[in-house]
Amino acid sequence: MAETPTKTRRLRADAERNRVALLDAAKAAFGRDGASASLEDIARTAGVGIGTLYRHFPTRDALIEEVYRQAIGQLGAAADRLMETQAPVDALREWLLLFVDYMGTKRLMAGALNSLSGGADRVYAGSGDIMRSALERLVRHAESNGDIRPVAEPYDLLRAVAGIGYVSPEADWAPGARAMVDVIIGGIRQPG
Amino acid sequence: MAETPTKTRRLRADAERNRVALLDAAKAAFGRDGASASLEDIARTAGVGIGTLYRHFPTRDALIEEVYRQAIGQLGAAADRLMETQAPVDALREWLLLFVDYMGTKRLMAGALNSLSGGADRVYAGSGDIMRSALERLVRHAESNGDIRPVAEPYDLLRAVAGIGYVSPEADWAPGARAMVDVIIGGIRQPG
DNA sequence: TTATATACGGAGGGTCACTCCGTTTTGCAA
DNA sequence: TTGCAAAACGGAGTGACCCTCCGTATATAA
Repeated sequence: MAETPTKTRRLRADAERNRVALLDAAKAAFGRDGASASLEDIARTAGVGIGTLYRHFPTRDALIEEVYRQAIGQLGAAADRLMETQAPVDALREWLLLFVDYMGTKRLMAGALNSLSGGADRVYAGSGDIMRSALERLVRHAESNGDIRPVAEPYDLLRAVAGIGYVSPEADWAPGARAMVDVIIGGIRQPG
Repeated sequence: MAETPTKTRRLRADAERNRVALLDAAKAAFGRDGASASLEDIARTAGVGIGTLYRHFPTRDALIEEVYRQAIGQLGAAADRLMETQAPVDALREWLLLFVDYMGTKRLMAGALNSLSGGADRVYAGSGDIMRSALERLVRHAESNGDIRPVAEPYDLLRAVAGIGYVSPEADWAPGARAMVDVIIGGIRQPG
């Protein structure tokens, strides 16, 4: 029996740097140009050769998938960070604004995600849970602090914000969604 | 005041032929390869030069849009044709099967449609009405003929079929959707 | 310091999008 | 029928892009 290396060997330092640079560049490029952004451009922006991009992410889908996964992860992590550094209600507000940005990413990448071989659900799976639980924590924290009135179903807040993005045909939906965040916060904030 | 030619000048015979050939080829190509099908390949299949394709459809989006619009129109027209040539309940069944095909088209083109400049809603607008009314006619026709039990909300039939397509992650969803058509027909058929 | 596994970069070959313009076809008027 | 201008055609050409391959460079462990 061969040993199964459960822990993937650590990347060499330069490889790790390049990987991060590629993901940063890819996130920006996909956000700007949608899922068909030029990979050569992404490599150029990241300051690496095209060969390096392909070694890290053998297919366009692999790169898209990882960008998406990272966005979800960051959204989850941001919830904890915000709760430590901000007043509870501000943390909730900031996080909802981050969620608007995330929607922009997802919206632009939706086409590509849906055509991933093996189906998009593999990628989407779990993302809902991460967001649900992040939001739950933020809301409960603000509730127990007396900053906001009790919220029966926190996920509805997300739906209200997301609705703007999904319903609006126009490209310039984000300002409306951001405004909605403040409407919501105003609506649940505890007076006094 | 210049005269506004409300009626667009009729296409020359050869232009009309080529236009039809291009749309046929495009429908097949998008169905096979998704929205990123090669335009040069479409032109080749249609037996025309690439220049001709671009004259008729200046952008990829314009071509996609027209293919989609035509699919909707054909679905509406098919309802009338089927009602004249088939027993009412068979007409309904056939039409639902056509709808499954249509879903395949839309599914593959969704990515492209969503990134159309100006928003996809401009294209989607009205398509719902066409399908709703086609289905309504088919159902009422079969009802008044005593072939099926009364159906409170015909659109639910479409939802049931469409659900299979939208929920399934796997590529091979169509057989399931087709099977669902017969389940539904069996469910509403009037015994005797 | 040295050896070597690991990673890098970009030239190269092929596809594709889109433009431009000389050639061909069509349909109308004489 | 014939002549002719408008309409339409087609494909070579340019540039961007995708992806592979392999010689070169570098990080790390001994």
